[in-house]
Amino acid sequence: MKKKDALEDVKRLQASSLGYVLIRCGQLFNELGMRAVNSEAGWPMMREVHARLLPYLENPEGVRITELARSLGVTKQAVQPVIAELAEFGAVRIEPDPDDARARRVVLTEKGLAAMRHGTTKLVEIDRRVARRLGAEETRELHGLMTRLLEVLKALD
Amino acid sequence: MKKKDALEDVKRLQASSLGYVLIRCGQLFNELGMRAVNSEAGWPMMREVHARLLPYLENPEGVRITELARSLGVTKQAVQPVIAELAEFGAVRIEPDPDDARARRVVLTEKGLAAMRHGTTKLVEIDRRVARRLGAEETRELHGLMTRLLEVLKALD
DNA sequence: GAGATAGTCAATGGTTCTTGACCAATAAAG
DNA sequence: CTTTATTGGTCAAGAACCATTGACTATCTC
Repeated sequence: MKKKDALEDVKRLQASSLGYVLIRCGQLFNELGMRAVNSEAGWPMMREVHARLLPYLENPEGVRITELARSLGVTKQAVQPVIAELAEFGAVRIEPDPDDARARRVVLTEKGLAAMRHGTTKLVEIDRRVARRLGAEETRELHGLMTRLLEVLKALD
Repeated sequence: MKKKDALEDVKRLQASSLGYVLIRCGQLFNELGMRAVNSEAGWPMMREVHARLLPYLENPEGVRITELARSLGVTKQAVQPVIAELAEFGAVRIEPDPDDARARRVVLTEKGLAAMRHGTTKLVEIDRRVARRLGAEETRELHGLMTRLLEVLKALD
C-alpha cells in the first residue's frame, strides 16, 4: 500500500506546519463565532463582508469610501452595497465631508460600536470554553505567543 | 472624547480575545499561502473550494459525492463543479463504485496528492520565515499549543 | 480652463450554492 | 418476483453575493 503511505506522509507534513494548523484553527474559530453572533437577535444577518469592513472605521471623524476601498483592496463600487447595508441597519452614518463637498464620510455609530463589542464578546465566550479544556496557563501562553505572531505576520506582508 | 474611548475599549477587548487574534492570524497566513501557491506554475488556479475539498479525500478507495457533500455541509450539486474541475486538472479520478452501480467514487490521484504536498510545502516555507522573526523556541512552543487547540476546537463543535 | 478626484449609476460577470425534476439502481415488503 | 420506497447521481434554471468595467456628475486643484 504505497499510496496510503504517501497520504500519511502528507498528513504528517500538514500537522508539522504551524501555518496549516493555524489556518484550520482560525477557520473553526471563525465559524463558531459567526454562528454565535447570528444565533442572537439584534443583528439581522452578519456576513463576512461586514466584519471585514468594520475594523477600518476606527477614525471617529469617519472614513471616505475611496479610502475604505483602498484598505480592503477592492473598488469603491464594491464597497457601496456593504456600507449601504450597514447604514440601513444603523451601524454607520454617512455624512458629508466638511472639507470636501464631493466626499462623504462613513462614521461608525453607537450601534455599530455595540455590534463590534457584541461580536467580540461572543468570541471571548468561546475563549472561555476553550480555556476550560486547554488549561488557563496554556491559554494565556498561547494568547501571548499569538499576539506576537500577529505582529510578525503583519510585518511579513 | 467619549466616543474615542469607547472605540479604544473595544479594541482592547479584541486584542484580549484569543479567538479574535487567532482569526486574524489565520486569515493573514491563508492569504500568504494562497498567494505562494498560485504564484507558481503547475497548478493553474488554486481556489479555496479546492483546498476545502481535498482533505476529505483521505480514503484511498475514494469517497462518494454524497458523502463529500455531507462533509462540506452543502448539496451534492454544489460539489459537482468542484470535482469536475479537479478531475479535469487530474487531481482526482472518478471511478464507478464496485459495490453500488449507482454510485461513483472520487479518488485522489498521484497528482492531487502532489498538489496537497506542494501547498503544504509552501506553508512550511512561510513557517520558516515566521520562525526567523518569532524565534525557534517560541515557534515550537506555539506549534505545540496550536496543535492541542485544534483538537479542542474539533471536539467543541 | 485642464485635469485629477470623490462618488454614483448601470450593466455585467464569475463563483458558489440552491431548488426541482429526473433517471437508474438498490433495498424492503408484500 | 413484483411493487414501492429510498438512495446516488445528473441536468437545468436560477438566486445570492461579490466584484468588475464604463460612463457620468460634481467638485476640487493648479
